[in-house]
Amino acid sequence: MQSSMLSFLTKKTDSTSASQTSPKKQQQTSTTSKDDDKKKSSTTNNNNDKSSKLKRKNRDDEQVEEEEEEDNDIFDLSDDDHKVASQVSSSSSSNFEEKSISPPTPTPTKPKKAAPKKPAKSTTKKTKKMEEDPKKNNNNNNSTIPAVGTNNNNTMSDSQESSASSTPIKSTSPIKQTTSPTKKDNLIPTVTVLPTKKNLETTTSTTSTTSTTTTKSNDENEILEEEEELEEEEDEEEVIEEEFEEEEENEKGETVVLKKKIFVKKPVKQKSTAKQLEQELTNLSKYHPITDAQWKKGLPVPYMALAKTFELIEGTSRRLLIIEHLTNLFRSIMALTPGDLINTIYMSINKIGPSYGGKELGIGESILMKAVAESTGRTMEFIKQELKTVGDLGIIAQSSRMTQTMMFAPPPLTIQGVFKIFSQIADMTGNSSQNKKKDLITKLLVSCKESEALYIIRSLQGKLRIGLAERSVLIALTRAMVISPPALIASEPNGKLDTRKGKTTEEFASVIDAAVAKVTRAYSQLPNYDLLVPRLIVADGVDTILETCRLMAGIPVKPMLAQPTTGITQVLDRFQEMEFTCEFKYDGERAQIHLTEDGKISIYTRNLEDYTGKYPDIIANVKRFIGEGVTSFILDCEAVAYDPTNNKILSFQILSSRPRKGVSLDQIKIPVCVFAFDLLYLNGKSLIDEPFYKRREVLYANFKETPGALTYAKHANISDVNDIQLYLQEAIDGNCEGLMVKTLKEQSIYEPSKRSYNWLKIKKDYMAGMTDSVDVVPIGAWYGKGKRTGVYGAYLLACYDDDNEDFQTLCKIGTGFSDEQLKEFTEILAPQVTNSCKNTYIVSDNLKPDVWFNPSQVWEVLAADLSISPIHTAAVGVLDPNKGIALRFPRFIQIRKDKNPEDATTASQIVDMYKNQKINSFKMVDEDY
DNA sequence: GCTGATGCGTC
DNA sequence: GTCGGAC
DNA sequence: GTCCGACGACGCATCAGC
Repeated sequence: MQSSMLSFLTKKTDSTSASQTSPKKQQQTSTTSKDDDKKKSSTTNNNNDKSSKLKRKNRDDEQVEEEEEEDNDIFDLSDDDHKVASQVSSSSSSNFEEKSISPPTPTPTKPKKAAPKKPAKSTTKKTKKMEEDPKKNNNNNNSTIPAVGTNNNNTMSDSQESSASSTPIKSTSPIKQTTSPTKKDNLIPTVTVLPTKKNLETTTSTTSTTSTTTTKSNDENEILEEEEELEEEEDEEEVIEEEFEEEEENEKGETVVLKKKIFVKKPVKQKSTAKQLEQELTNLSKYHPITDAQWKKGLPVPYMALAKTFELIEGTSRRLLIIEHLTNLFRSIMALTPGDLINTIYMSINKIGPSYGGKELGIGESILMKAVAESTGRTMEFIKQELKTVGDLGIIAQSSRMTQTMMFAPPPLTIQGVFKIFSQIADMTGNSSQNKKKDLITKLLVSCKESEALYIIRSLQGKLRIGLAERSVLIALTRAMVISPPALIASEPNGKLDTRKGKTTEEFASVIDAAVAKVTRAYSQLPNYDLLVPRLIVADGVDTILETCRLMAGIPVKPMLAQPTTGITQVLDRFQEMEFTCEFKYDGERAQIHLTEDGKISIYTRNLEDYTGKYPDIIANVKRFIGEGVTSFILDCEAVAYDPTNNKILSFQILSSRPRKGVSLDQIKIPVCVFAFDLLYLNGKSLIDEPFYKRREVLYANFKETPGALTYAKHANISDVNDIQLYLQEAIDGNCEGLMVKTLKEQSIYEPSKRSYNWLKIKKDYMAGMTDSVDVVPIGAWYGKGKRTGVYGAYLLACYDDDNEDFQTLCKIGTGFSDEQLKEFTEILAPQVTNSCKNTYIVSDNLKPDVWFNPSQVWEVLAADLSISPIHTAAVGVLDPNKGIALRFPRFIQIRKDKNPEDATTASQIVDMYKNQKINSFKMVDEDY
């Protein structure tokens, strides 16, 4: 069976198809590479791949419409509505305050998040605008919270500059650029690009750093901004401020004046010494959950309390401080308003329910921009422009809030209220639902004070971006439970509510560590806060959590993941002295298949989404592949597109073209075979505490390999470097991505809570010399967001078609750059900025970079595979009349200073590389995979 | 009803 | 998915 | 080693807009 065999050497290359083999280039990180011979002939092979198609987005202009609408009564919410997601059999649910948990029933609830984007209709009413934006203010709350940090968030602007020189080409391009002469001292060159339909002019002026400016537009408000000064010593922030006005004509011919001021600030998080850190932690430990809280017992937790906590968290990068700030908030909530705890947890991790509930916000950047525009009285145009320099819609929302007084000041937002609105948004569907969502958000924003708008917008975007994610939230929750346990709150409501007193730091640390281990483990088995929290908040909740939150079929488990590895020696290094096994890594979709005692089958993805409806074929196959006596199980496997007649594994791109919802058996065109590699639960018993070799034995004993339905992941228990190298090649020849390496005995428990990445993966593109890289030309770029604000965050890359002498798009790239390179490249490329797409650039209409460049550089880029692309244009028409070729998982390796743009990898070389991917060839694969 | 834009999930 | 940065 | 957040290609699902 295995037919193809390998040619491998350490280096690789096999070129099945002929195109050419050639020297490979690339070397990974080490910069040494550079032989010049890399050059053009870089084709080589890849193995697997996928093909597919797609689409893109683009942004354009729009305007705001103005109108008002109905009002809802949304803002008074007070109920919380979580539903329970699944049934849990367990019993201990407690009640905490009255609401909350309800008993289980089998289906999941909902979760979700948001995303951006979307345009609106607009009526032509263009408003004139003006504006300015303030920076943020940091506030520290006067409040009770001791110590702390700082805050600052903010922004910056971008850079670039004008290159007046270039020749504009297409008139269609909306973007114009202007030069901004002034830059402040040390700054990055900035360019402001303003889109306008017609012409505009801009003037720039600079002002001092701390100033307040007000501008007004013709019909509107004024805003003022406050400044903060920064005092941090370590590195001071650079602040650049720039103001300019521009005029533009709108469709109606009215002139619109835009005045803007931009501050470019490099945010500097508080950097403290170990001693300062300790001091801050000490201060934080003095926090009293009741007297230091910002609200009174029994009242709903104000959203402001959360926003303040987020500010504190965002102000530091110290994980210990981040956790402590959140811990203190949780302690207050437990003492004062325990019913709000779950909502607060969800807000902290930016979800609206468990993943497997399937709830989504359906909100994107465009709806959010419209909502921000409406709530602040600005045009969409302005918001878009601002986004390019500020890099954070939340900051725009906060800094440009309408100051105009309202007849009735809206009541303060509560966490419950905000959560409920998110939930309503997620539930909206159907005709004009987007408009309704936008209106809801607009109303919400109008009620915001201070930083509330910032965090609400970011929540709706699905990215809080404050350095806090689920792992830290779990730790904070555990700490809160241990420091101020519910029992203590009940018995000594007027006490210190702090179990740390009287214990040494070390003693307390060991208590916490043990508790965190339990809670995180419980959560990975029962990843649902609606179920976990009630079990935690009772007396001895933490101690008994592993008994009350058991693994059970029907509820997804956090899956074990794998860490990338740069070579076989690294594997040996990490697993030295331990027995391990190598498994093929199949290129499909992770599938966790559950069968409950009542016969119900469900399938979850790697992120715990419920994909049961996508795989009726797998469900139908279950009875074929389970052994006798199997009544319930949780099987961990990979679902792979499979051609049963030829016993051939199909590409991921083919798999992903299957419909995803409500699929019926008879409409399935692309069969799927399951490649099983682990078993977590069988017939009512958890296996996750068993070592891997045992779990595998049980798997083999209870599940039968069934052609086209279930196959065991191919594996070999080998440990010799050469054997592994051979096996890797075999996996690649078998259309797999590479190998997974797992310990068999020691440290082989299925325990994602401890180490999510306890498995290792080896892919050929991780290993120097095994995959060819490509040399391509940056022809455009997008402004970065978040921590990339102020530099380009992504570039558009093109290969060279030497027949037509033009540049064809191959992919975008946004990873592999160091912070320094990001900065360097935006500076270096500034002089190459041109007004519009050059006519030698073949680019899809759906791909519109914020700026275009003259071809000037060549970058070496690495990728795992090539795919047929619906938007990229490399070699369009060669393999498909309307589609080009793109790179899968592209990342930047280094600049090729020795090459000119015309020396870039050619379109025909790209075609050869695509053809060399085995999975695209027609050769048959043996059936023993 | 159709199409394109865009959200949201997979990798 | 990949990657770099901070811890 | 761990955690977090920048960013990639794709393709179905959904909804606005015609």
